[in-house]
Amino acid sequence: MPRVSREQSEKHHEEIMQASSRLFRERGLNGVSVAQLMAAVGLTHGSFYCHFASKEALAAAACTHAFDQSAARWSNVIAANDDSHAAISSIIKRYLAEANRTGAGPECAATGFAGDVAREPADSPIHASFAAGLEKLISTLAGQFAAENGSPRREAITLFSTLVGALTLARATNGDPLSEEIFQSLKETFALQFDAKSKAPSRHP
Amino acid sequence: MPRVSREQSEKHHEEIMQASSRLFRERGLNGVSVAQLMAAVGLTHGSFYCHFASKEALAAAACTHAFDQSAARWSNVIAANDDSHAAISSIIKRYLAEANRTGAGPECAATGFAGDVAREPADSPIHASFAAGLEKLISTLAGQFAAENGSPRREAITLFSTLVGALTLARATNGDPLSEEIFQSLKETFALQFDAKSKAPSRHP
DNA sequence: TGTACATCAGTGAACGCGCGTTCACTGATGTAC
DNA sequence: TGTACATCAGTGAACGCGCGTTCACTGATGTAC
Repeated sequence: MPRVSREQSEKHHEEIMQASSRLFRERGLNGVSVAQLMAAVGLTHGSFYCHFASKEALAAAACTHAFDQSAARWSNVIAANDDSHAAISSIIKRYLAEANRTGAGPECAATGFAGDVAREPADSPIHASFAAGLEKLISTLAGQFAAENGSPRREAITLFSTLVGALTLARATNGDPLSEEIFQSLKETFALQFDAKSKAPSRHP
Repeated sequence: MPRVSREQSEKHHEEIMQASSRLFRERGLNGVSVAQLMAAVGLTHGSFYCHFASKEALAAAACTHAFDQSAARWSNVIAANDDSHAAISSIIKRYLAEANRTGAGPECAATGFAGDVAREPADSPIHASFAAGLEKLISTLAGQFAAENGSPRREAITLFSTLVGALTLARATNGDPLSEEIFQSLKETFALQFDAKSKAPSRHP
């Protein structure tokens, strides 16, 4: 069926971005072909170029899309919690969920794209997408740290680095006992950190 | 020149492993072809199969090789330091070095292989190589943490996750100011942690 | 030690395959009157 | 509102290319006598 309605076409455009955002994270930029991508939304490969100039252009758009979704999810979590302490705690808990480790859930935009982005040519548009997306996540997270106990950005970057590293290592060792141990260790470390913090601020209410 | 001496052949075998260990980390498993790999050691692609059964088999061997090198480097650092505190501090400093962030130096085996390993089919031999290599690094690091202040393995896993996450994110944003900020933030965080620790143990000598 | 011969590391052409991208074509959609 | 026609989203064959792997061949190395 050639020539669908403009509305239908825009829906296809959205579906391609949604599917690629997920598939690129799951299998990597080189792990999904244009034909597979289009088949995932029920179209043939030829019409891909009606929607995007190149696979590289789609990759950049998909990366932005993935970070936008992550940031929106965090914002929802933050809005649903009464205070910053609970919000951070909730974000950590969700990040270290079992589905995230085994790959059952939607993968973090940062861990899903980081490896490929670092290896793309320097002039690839995905670099800017990734940096802008990561900046958004970090500043969202930094907004939940109090300035009195040091730099909120520094604390946000440290926390997120730890989460990203743990997820990266746990996914690479999925199937080995070490994978579960990594997540378990991080949960304990964060529990100890929060115990210490929930006592300290009570002296400066 | 067909048929070289056994000694020469073994040297080639070693060179292929050395080159692939470095190139796979730099460009990813799919970013280096067998032909490029063999050209890097001055041979043509055909003789690759005199040395390894398949590219997949080489990838597993190269992964093990990369972790062995990392572990050996850590062991040297540990041996060169008087106490565990200084050894950990030195490992962190070396990990957060500028050359590591920009890709000038030899990349960490864990960050270099993690992304690809997570996406390889479940039956690929590289999974076992990666898990065994990571286990070796973690137990080496855990040996430097004192048992009195909690689980050494938990502390080692937490520390290494943080380093891996920071390097992964910094390399993906290389060229953007955020990349340097990530490394700078982590250095500050570790400096604060070590200040706190070097005071605490003095009460329990 | 010298000779005859088997071995096998390395060569380079060739294989089937899947990739990203192009393009002539189709026919329903959208527009102009 | 109805009609004529331009537009363009989607199709599927085709392109050049590089990939991992195979294989007949070469000739120095290693071995047996």
